[in-house]
Amino acid sequence: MALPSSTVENYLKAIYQAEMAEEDDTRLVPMGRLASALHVVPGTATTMVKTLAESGLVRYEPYAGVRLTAAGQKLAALVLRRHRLMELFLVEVVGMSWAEVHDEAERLEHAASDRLIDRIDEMLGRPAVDPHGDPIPDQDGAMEVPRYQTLLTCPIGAAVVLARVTDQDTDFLRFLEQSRL
Amino acid sequence: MALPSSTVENYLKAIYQAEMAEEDDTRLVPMGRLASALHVVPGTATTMVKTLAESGLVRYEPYAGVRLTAAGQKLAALVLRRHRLMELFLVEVVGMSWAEVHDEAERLEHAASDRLIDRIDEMLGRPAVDPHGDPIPDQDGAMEVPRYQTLLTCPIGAAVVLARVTDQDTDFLRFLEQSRL
DNA sequence: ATCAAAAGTTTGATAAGTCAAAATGGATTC
DNA sequence: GAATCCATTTTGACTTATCAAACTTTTGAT
Repeated sequence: MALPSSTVENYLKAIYQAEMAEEDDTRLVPMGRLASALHVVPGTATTMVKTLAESGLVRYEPYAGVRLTAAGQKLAALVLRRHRLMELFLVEVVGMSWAEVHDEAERLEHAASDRLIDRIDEMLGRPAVDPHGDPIPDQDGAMEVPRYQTLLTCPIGAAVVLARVTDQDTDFLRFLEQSRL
Repeated sequence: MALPSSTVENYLKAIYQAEMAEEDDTRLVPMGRLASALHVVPGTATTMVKTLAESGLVRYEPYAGVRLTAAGQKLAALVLRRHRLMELFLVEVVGMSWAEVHDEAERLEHAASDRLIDRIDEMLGRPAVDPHGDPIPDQDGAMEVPRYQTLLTCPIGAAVVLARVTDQDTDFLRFLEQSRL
């Protein structure tokens, strides 16, 4: 197996994140969700997922959905690791804003070598979470999943510490920044 | 015209560098040279160069060779700028070795945004040359070309200041490093 | 239980890059 | 000036990733 194309990496990452977002660990990710996360039409997602299944990276059940195998999970976690370390690096070292690093990291994560990622990891002191508060998987693809409450479950007016921001939308991040949250 | 694919960027950069390497400014870059610089078969280079010519980035003369138009030159210089700033950044800020940054920059140059490149440029103090001593084009694609002697023209045993290393081969760079040159 | 709507899949086409190998142009050499 | 050789171009095929649109399954509503 050659190294995965950045397209494959993106599919794995999207499935991984869709799985994370679910409460129920047993549910498969439906094609529609995956397709819209990747901004492709559903037919494209179906085709691609079938080839991922042939490579043993996902288990695919027609009309039901898709889920990562152990191999796929590991690869996806390593992509996410690259993404989050890169984001943190861009904020902490390069001095870019929290709002703009997501898109940048989205591209750089596919181009950076393991060597570079490890240097970055070292420079940052082997951090456990990225600037959004999301956990960073280790070199083996293992990830600590801390449990936070969501804002929706907090009493109105209660004092909260904002630990993690799930939304990836650039405008929303910019809003948070301007509100100094 | 959409943004050029990284393939297009690589062709332009290769033509640019082949033109630089020539003494004679009037000569066209032959397809064979271009093809081997890019590790593709000659037929592939011919095909690609014809489409570059249609986009107005190069002038192509069948059986004679290719040369950049003004538009192509500017684009190529900006790619080279990204490459060289990235290399310098990886050495100076990230602490990677001179020998290993070339391949890394070769990939990152296509993924980095103008925003990021400008931040890097700023962090490095708007440098004029990269770690190999090669000049770095400015944001408009203009480049100062300093004149150095080559080692071959120096008297044997004469004391020299090594200002620029043209060879991009990883092993050769490693040799220089180990010899502390 | 049926039937319409929603979700998913298939099929056929397209675009970008690439290679292998056949065909051609140009240069060199006798 | 013909024969040969090398560089170049052409042709046909292949791979990856995508979309549009036709088709099929599943689900939900009555």
